[in-house]
Amino acid sequence: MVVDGVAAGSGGTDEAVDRLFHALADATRRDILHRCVRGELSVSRLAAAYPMSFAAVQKHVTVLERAGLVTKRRRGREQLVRTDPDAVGRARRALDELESAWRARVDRMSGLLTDDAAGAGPGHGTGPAPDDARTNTEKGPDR
Amino acid sequence: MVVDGVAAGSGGTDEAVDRLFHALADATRRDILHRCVRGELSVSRLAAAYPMSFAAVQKHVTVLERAGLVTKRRRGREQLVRTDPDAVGRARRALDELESAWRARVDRMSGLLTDDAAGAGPGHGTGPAPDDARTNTEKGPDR
DNA sequence: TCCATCTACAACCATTTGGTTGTACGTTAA
DNA sequence: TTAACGTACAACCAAATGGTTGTAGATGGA
Repeated sequence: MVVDGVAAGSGGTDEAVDRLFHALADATRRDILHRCVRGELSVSRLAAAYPMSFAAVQKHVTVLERAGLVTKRRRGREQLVRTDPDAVGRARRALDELESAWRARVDRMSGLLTDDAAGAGPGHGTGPAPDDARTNTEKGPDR
Repeated sequence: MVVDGVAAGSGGTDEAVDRLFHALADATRRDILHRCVRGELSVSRLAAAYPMSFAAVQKHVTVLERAGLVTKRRRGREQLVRTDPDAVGRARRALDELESAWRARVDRMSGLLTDDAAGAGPGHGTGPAPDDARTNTEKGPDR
């Protein structure tokens, strides 16, 4: 489970989410996504637009593809790249989950402790944290 | 930090967006975000929950902090970590931008070039792409 | 056929990452 | 005061990244 099961649920596997955000964490790749949202482009045409080698762009496209953000389709000797709109939604969902968790917390404590929430809890209680270390058992060493 | 301004439309500077997504691209860090959304936690308490050293967790928190996803606040000898809900929204906005670009394209091309448009002409031209390399002149080499 | 394109992929490199240990310093509790 | 706790940070490492060049396989056009 992974506590984040939830998380997992939304965007996919933990690893899938890793790949998704990792792919988005590079300006060149984000730019490729933008260009290929407007229409399909061959890899070489894309490559011509950046100050780097064809091979480098090819690798970026591979990263995007493994993350499920783009799909490739062959047309003759070219490979046309297109952004998959659904994937963008998938990434959003992973974030929405975080946001909703936050909202839930706000709900629950709408009046309780003010700023020092922490103070209260842990105190020794320590309740909160105790942790669930379990949870991570598996997620930790992911990379 | 970050957010200084302006910059690229969505979530801030290109680099800020890089840091944002990079920070989200690791299951351990996402888990930290989840835990700190529920309430503040000290770094050592967080560390106790993962199968790695305190220093490693400390580094993860630093990455999250530089991305603007969490804030730290001192309480005595502890450093309490808390997820910043606004940051999540910022990340969402970056994605929304992509999605809206996609939507716009669908609008505009309700029937125009499909796949072969390009084929036809000189190949290239065609609508989609000529690369207008509009500007990207330099977004590429960011890292 | 011959040649120019577009891709795919391997090999190599410099820099970053994610982790570890070890040390130093401020704070809290005995 | 002294000891324990929580944090900060430096030094070091293996592996992953982002790039480069070079070679080779398909495909399309002259």
